[in-house]
Amino acid sequence: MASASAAARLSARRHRFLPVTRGPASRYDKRLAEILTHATEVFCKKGYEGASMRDLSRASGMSLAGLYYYFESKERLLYLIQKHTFTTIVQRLKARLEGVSDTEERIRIFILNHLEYFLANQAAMKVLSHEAEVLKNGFGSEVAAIKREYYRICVGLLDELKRARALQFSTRIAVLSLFGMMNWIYTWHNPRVDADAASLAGEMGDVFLRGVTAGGRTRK
Amino acid sequence: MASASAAARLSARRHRFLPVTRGPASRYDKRLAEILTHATEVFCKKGYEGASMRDLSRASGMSLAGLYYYFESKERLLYLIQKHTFTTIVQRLKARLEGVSDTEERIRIFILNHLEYFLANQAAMKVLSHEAEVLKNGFGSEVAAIKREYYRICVGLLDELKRARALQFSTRIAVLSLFGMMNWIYTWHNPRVDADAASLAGEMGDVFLRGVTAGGRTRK
DNA sequence: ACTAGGTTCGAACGAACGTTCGAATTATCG
DNA sequence: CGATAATTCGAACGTTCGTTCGAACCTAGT
Repeated sequence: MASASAAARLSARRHRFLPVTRGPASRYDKRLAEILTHATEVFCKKGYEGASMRDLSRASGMSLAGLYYYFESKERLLYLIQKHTFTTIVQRLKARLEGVSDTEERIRIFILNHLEYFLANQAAMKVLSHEAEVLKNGFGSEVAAIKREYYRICVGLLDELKRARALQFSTRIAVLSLFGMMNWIYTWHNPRVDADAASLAGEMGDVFLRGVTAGGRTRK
Repeated sequence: MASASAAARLSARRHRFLPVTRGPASRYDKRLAEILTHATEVFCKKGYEGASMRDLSRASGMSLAGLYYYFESKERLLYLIQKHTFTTIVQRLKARLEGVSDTEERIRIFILNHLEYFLANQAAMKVLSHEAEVLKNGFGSEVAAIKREYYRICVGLLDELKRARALQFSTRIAVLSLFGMMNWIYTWHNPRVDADAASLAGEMGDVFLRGVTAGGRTRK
C-alpha cells in the first residue's frame, strides 16, 4: 500500500509504456537508448541469464540503482531491446518491398534486408535469436506477435512464388529452412574472413531460390 | 593442503576423467547416465545459466550435495552432456557413411543422420546448439575439437561434390547454410505438426542439393 | 537566488546461487 | 555378522543475484 502510493507519486515519465510524442529526442530518450545499446552488447556476450545487473551497470557507466530509473526490471529491459530491434527490421523490410513487384526480386530483398540488418546489428540480432524464449507471458507475447508478422510476410512471398511458377514444396519448411540459414550466421560470421551482407545474401539467395525453384528431384 | 589430501583419499571413481574399462555398466555408470538425462532436460528447458543446481537436484531425485558425487561442477556436467552427445552423433555418421561411395548419397546420409539424431534427442541437441559458447577454455576446447571434426567431414563431402561435378560455390558458406537449416530445427519443430526426420531430411536435401548443384544463377 | 522536478547514487534487503563437509545410510564381500 | 568402501544427505558456507529506498545531485524556469 505505502509503496503503491509512493509509486503513484513518481514522475509520469518513469517506466512509461508508450513512446512519447514525436519531436527532438529528450535527454531521457537519449540516455535510455545508450543504456539499451550497452545492455545489448552485454547480453550478446554473456547471455541474458548470465549477464548481471551489475555487469550492465558497469557497461553503461551508470550506477546499479540508476538503471532502475529507466526500466523496472531486467526482463523489461530485454523486452525493450527485442521489441525495438524487431520493429525496426520489419519497418525497413516493408519500405524496401514497396513498389517492387517481381516475385523473385522480392524474396531477394527479404534476404538482403535480413542479412544486412543482422550484420550491422550483430549483437542485437544475436540477443533476438538466442534469447527468444526467455520473456515471460506478458512481455513474450508482444514480441512473439511481431515475430509472427515477420514470419507471415516471408510465407506470403514464398506462396506468391509457388503460385506464379506452379511449384510444389512445403512453404513452412522452406521458410523455416531459410530462417535457419540466415539466423545461424550469428554463430559463425567473422567480418575479417567472410564477405559482406550483399554477397552473402546473393549466395544464400542463389542456393535457396534454385533449391526451391528447380524442377525435379535430384534423387535417383 | 588438508583438503587436497582429503581429496586424495576419495574413491578413485569419484570425478574420474576417463571412461572405465568395457564391461557391464556399473551402478555408478547407470546413475550418472540417469542424471545426465534429467540434467539435459532441465538445461534444455531453462538454459544452462537459468538452470540451478537445485533444479537439477529436483529433476533427478537426488539431493543437492549428492550430485557432486558424480561431477565436480555444473560446468563439467554441461561438458559431459555435450561431449557424449557430439561423440555419439559423429560415431553414427561414420558408421553410416562406411561403404557408401556415391557422392550425393553421402550428403543425404549426412543430413539424415543429423536430423534423425536431432529429433530423437531434441533436448540434448538443443543444449549442444544453444549452449555452445558457455564452456570455458579447458572444457570448451575439447568439445570444439569434436565440432571441428564434424564440420570438416561435411566440408569434405561438399568438396567431393564440387570436384565430381565441376561446380563453383563457396564450400564454407554452403556448409554453414546447411548447418543453419538443420540446427534451426530446435526452434520450431513440433512433432504433432511436422513430418518425421526422414521426410524433413528429404526436403532439406532436395532444396540444398538442387540449390548447390543447379547450373546458372536464377538472377536476371 | 530559489524552487520544483528530473536524474543519479550508496547502501542495504532478502533470496537464490554453486559448492563443501562430515555424518549417516546403503551395498559388497570375507 | 562385522568391516570396508560406495553412495547419499542435511546443513551450512560465502558470494552474488535482482530490486528498493531515501537522500543527494543537477538542471530549468521564474
